[in-house]
Amino acid sequence: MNVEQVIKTKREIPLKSRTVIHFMLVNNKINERITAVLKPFEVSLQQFNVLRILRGQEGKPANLSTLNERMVTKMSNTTRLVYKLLLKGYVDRATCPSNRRKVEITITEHGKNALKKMDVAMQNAEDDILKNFSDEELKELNNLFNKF
Amino acid sequence: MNVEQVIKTKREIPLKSRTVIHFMLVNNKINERITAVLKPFEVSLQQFNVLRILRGQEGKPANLSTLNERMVTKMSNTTRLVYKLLLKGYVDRATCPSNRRKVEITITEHGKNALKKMDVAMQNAEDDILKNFSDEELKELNNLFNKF
DNA sequence: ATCATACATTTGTATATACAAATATTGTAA
DNA sequence: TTACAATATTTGTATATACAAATGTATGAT
Repeated sequence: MNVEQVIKTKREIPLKSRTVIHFMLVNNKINERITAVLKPFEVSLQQFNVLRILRGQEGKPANLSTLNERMVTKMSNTTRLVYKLLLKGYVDRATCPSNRRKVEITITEHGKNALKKMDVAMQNAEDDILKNFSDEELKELNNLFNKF
Repeated sequence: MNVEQVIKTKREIPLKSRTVIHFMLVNNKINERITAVLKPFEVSLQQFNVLRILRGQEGKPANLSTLNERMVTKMSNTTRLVYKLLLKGYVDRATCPSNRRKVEITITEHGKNALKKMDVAMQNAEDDILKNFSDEELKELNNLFNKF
């Protein structure tokens, strides 16, 4: 992927600007791929993340602020996100008996089953996205990401 | 930035998944920063990109499909995006005389002036985002990005 | 000239996201 | 106990984005 070619400019782009643009182009590519993978399951990437967090709870319910904390991308509207998952039958919701301000969210069996299928699809996508990288290069990339 | 710490998991994440998640975390950070920079100008990143493309045209008008081609992130709705810029007085719009299907978009003086200020702010943000990178590391990062 | 097709943009609709304000509940200090 | 602040969630509103269908215009074949 050549940056100058993709954005169709003849000018030379300063290294830092080029890096940021390059980053965004890669981001688009990854997003497109992942959105496509999740599309058949009718969940967004955010919803997928929430399902993964809930599974990680191993039965223990999570409330909305916990979910929000652990989400890769924070977004102010966990209520509505969880509501979408509720409509699909992927999660259950109940007010916390000890503190009625909180709501307890748990993943349902139906949600777990769907998530298993999503995992397979997602892993294929990850393998494909990163197919040109050696393990060494992946580590190098992770190290560089640490500098951000 | 430690991935496991940010998403608060004790599990070890497979290298490929970790890379994708790490990428997204960096993406959030960059996006937040850039959104904040553009906020005072009341333009989105996309709108900023369109303004830059128009300036690159050096007076020559661009039509919507050209803009769409050159945008870093493609989005199906260039009409409305340009309309927002029109409302702010940053661009002019006219139907192409030789082919009335097309519309010709040009950046206004007001748009150019605003863009100059945005450029300064954006460059500061880029410098800050990449402050921990040496030139060598930036080149390395760009090389790795080529593998996506 | 007429028709079908391709092209360029616009519009409608649904969903996603960001941000602020509103609501409900709890804990605490006077 | 009342009043106040802190916490947790919900709701309202505006904007962004994705996708499909509709509109208007041009082109080429017959």
